[in-house]
Amino acid sequence: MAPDEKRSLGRRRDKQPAPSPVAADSSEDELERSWLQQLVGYHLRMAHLALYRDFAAAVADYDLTQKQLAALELIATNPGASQVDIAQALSMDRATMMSMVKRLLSRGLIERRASKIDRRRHEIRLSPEGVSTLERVHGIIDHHEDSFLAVLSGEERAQLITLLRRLYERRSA
Amino acid sequence: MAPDEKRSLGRRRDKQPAPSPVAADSSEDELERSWLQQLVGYHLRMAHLALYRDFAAAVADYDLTQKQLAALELIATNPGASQVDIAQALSMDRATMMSMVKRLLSRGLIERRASKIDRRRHEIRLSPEGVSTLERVHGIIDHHEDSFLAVLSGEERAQLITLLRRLYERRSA
DNA sequence: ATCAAATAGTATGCAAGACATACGATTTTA
DNA sequence: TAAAATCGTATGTCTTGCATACTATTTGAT
Repeated sequence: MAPDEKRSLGRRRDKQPAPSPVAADSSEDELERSWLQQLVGYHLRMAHLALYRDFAAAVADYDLTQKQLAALELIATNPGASQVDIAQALSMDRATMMSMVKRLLSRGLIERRASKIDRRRHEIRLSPEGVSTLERVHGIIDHHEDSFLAVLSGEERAQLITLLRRLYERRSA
Repeated sequence: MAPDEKRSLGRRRDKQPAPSPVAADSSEDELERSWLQQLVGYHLRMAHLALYRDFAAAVADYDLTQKQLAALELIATNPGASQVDIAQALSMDRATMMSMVKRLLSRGLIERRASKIDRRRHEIRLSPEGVSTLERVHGIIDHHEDSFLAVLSGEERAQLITLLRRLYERRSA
């Protein structure tokens, strides 16, 4: 077999936050992480990472990142929006948006043309290929979400979304 | 300011009769994002990004990332653990861990020495400077978490953590 | 006991995202 | 009309994530 086999996202057993200093042994694969456990940021990062890996595997054939998908989706539902419109909606800065736009353009997923009313702006929209790609990806993502979220009930899922939204929306009003 | 003619906001899509409770608050410069709104992945990413920015600002003086802090914390509570031990606990691969270890070493936050029982391993532990740094950072992070999570009650916070953990723990073999 | 497989650390290289800074073209507004 | 704000753009840096591959060491199966 290949010496370097990765993709082993599943070797974690359930564990109680039992305080047991593991010391310099570490033959067990469970480490003590007491303080971290109470940080929402820690769990948020771990959960996002896990979900993102699942996401990436699901859309591997299309080579899309979460961010790119979000951008494409926003562009699809808001044809003619400018780069900053999309960037703001996704909380990313112009520079980061720029590199993504270039990438998406070079892959032929989006098109761009100068706005007639404001010549500073470039209106972005999906290319025909972008449209069909997005269409196919929708089904894949829906399935990925369903399977990844299977451990939660519909109600819990909705609750999770509500809690997450409260964390990043607001801070404005 | 920006009288900018909002490009068509609520353009209807063919699919999805839209019973979605989504556009409840979309007012002025809001872009339509119907489909995205139902994806946990989307909200997870947005929430994590928002929290991470707050985190980064909070520890700006110490120049630490979430991941680095988690690693340091794990090293602190599990002195003598090897690189892979830490890597596995944080779901990162050896190569990524390697670059982080090098960074942390060059900053003098951790120390390393060969294991006597298994000469392939290098035991990692905090340096005195790492200890004092971590000590000071703890307070800062606690405060950052408290203020960022202020929009949630204690119970909601606990619930959020529970839900997140269920998303990434399990998946055991 | 021996040889093959697994493990730990290491080195490279690449893609992406995030952020900072700066500049030109084009509005907006004061 | 001049100053300020916007938008797109270009650079460059840092961190993470991941693939590959190589060495040294330990383990395990025969």
